[in-house]
Amino acid sequence: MRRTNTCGELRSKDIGKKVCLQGWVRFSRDHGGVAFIDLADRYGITQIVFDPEDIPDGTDANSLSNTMRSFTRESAVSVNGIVRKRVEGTDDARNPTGEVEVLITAAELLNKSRSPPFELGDQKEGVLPNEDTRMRYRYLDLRRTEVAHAIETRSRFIHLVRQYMEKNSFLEIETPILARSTPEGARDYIVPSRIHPGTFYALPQSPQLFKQMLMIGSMDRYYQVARCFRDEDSRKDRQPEFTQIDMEMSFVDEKDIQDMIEGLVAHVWKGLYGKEIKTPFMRIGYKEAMETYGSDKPDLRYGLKFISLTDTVKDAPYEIFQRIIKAGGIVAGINLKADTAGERIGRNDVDRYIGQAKKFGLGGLTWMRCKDGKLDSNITKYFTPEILDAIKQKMGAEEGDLLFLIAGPWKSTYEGGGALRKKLAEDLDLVPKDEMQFLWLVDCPMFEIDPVSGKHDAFHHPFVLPENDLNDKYVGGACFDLCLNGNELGSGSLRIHNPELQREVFRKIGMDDEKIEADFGFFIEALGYGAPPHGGIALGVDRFISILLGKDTIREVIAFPKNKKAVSLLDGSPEKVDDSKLEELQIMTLAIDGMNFEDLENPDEE
RNA sequence: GCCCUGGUAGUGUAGUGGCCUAUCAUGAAGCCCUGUCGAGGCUUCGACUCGGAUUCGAAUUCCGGCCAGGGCGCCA
Repeated sequence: MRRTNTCGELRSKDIGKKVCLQGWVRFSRDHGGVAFIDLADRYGITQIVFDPEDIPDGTDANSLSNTMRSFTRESAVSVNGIVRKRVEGTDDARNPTGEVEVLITAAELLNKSRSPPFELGDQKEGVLPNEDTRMRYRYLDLRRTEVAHAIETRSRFIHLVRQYMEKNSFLEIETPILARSTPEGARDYIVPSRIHPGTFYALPQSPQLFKQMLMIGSMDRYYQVARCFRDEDSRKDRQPEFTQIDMEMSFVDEKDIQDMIEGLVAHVWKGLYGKEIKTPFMRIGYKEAMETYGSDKPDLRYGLKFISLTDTVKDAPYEIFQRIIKAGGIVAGINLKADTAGERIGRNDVDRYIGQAKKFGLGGLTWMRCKDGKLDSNITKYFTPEILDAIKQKMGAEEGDLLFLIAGPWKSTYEGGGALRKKLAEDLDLVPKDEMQFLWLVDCPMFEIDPVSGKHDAFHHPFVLPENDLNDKYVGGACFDLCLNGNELGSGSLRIHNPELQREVFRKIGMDDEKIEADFGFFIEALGYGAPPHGGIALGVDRFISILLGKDTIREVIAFPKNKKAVSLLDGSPEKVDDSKLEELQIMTLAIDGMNFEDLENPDEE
């Protein structure tokens, strides 16, 4: 018996056909005479019927019904039969195959299933098992329509990307998984070398150096569906291993790269949804994004913008603001309009948000409510009527509006404000679910400078092309992030192609020449052989798909994800290996059962 | 490393000190049933994450561990 159709395929036009379906028994309903099986595969569900009043010639009804009785839930079975129209009035409009059913003539149990640990049918809300149970039995979870659909969408997405990249003359090139460990950045996953005991490869955090060397090697348009590895604690949008659409182009400027990505997103959109997407995407500068939305990946689907009040309140006799502004800090406000927000937040809620604000790293939270045409609050007595009026003007405050004011050092205050803005929008249900707001975050600084130590860190990474002299007070970087609905989807930049400039940037972030030579000497050397001007970007596939599908976590779009502690509940990795394997690698572990590494370091402590 | 939330039959849940030999649903096993579609009816089976403490008495309170999730740090 060979499968002739999938379980999602048969329609009225197939009535009368002899078919063979193979799939899994999702539900079965035996009425004591007539009996049904919902046969499922990843394409859909088809109803199989055994009808005592319609036994086709040559069918052994007895043995058939015995076989059907052995079909436990989720068993793999094969069914032969004839497609027929369902009895009048028993169509199932919810199911695309719901007008027909297969009148069974023969059946075979291909592989019996144990009783599944949870139910795989399309469930009503709230009956899904905990995620750890789903992950322990991920192969069963994958049979569920919702999960299967996510995995299918991901496949189509990747296919569309390849289609577009090929059309645009990109070469798909694989870069090494076993590579050199580089300093800075995330922690590496390391792999011991047997041939060279005591040495290690690192799994790539990204193919950054390799793709740049591909440009030097004349592969002027490269892309890869690249698996990347980072040994850092996970989050709902961060896994130890994840996938990026990694690309790099030579002889381009920033706009060339952005155009290419916009074209890619448009192509994918058309392919997935059959719709056009509006390009170019909006551009917003880093400074403006921070000062308006309190985020370097702002969610533009809702308002709640910050407005600077630093100048407005600089002369107010309110000591807290005075002190902050004198120290170079900022004051900014957010207007919660009466109709959508202000009137829904009571005095107790305000206190709750003041508590929240502290969790977000804000020193505090000042509030004012517009009442009888005036701003009113517990602190208005510290402000002159003129200044209160100026605040009201600047914030566009109208009757019933609630103002939240934040104050403090520029970065931490806007960041905290951004977290507060997000919380407010979620609490007040101001986030449209089906909207997709892409944007380019541009005009980023080259370095992040610690305000206390003055230490420079690369804002993106040290391969970004600086836009002006490294000794200038402010150095911009030719980098840009693609954001979607408050998430960073990808980060791109023009790269340094001048070896001396590359060296200088490394020095600027605190590396000495010896370290630079040891870690990046080979790369700087490569830049010295006519490296072309180049740049590129990497897009996070897992994040992209999970946002498109409205999933809360990227685990929903990864076939076999790891849990929060980087453990695969399915195969139990990571796990110890045999001592013989360690011996071969000349590795001893300090992690011994029942012994704490800390105790070894401090044997005298109790 | 830190903070927060949760952990009750296979699965989802109710239960905030005695009324718990723990609720309901689903499941599994068995029986009945000729048009269901998460079929239905009847019967049966099956659980308080672990350790310690408080108490006459703990699923329930407290402490610690383990497990899962969310967040901070971290993620150039």
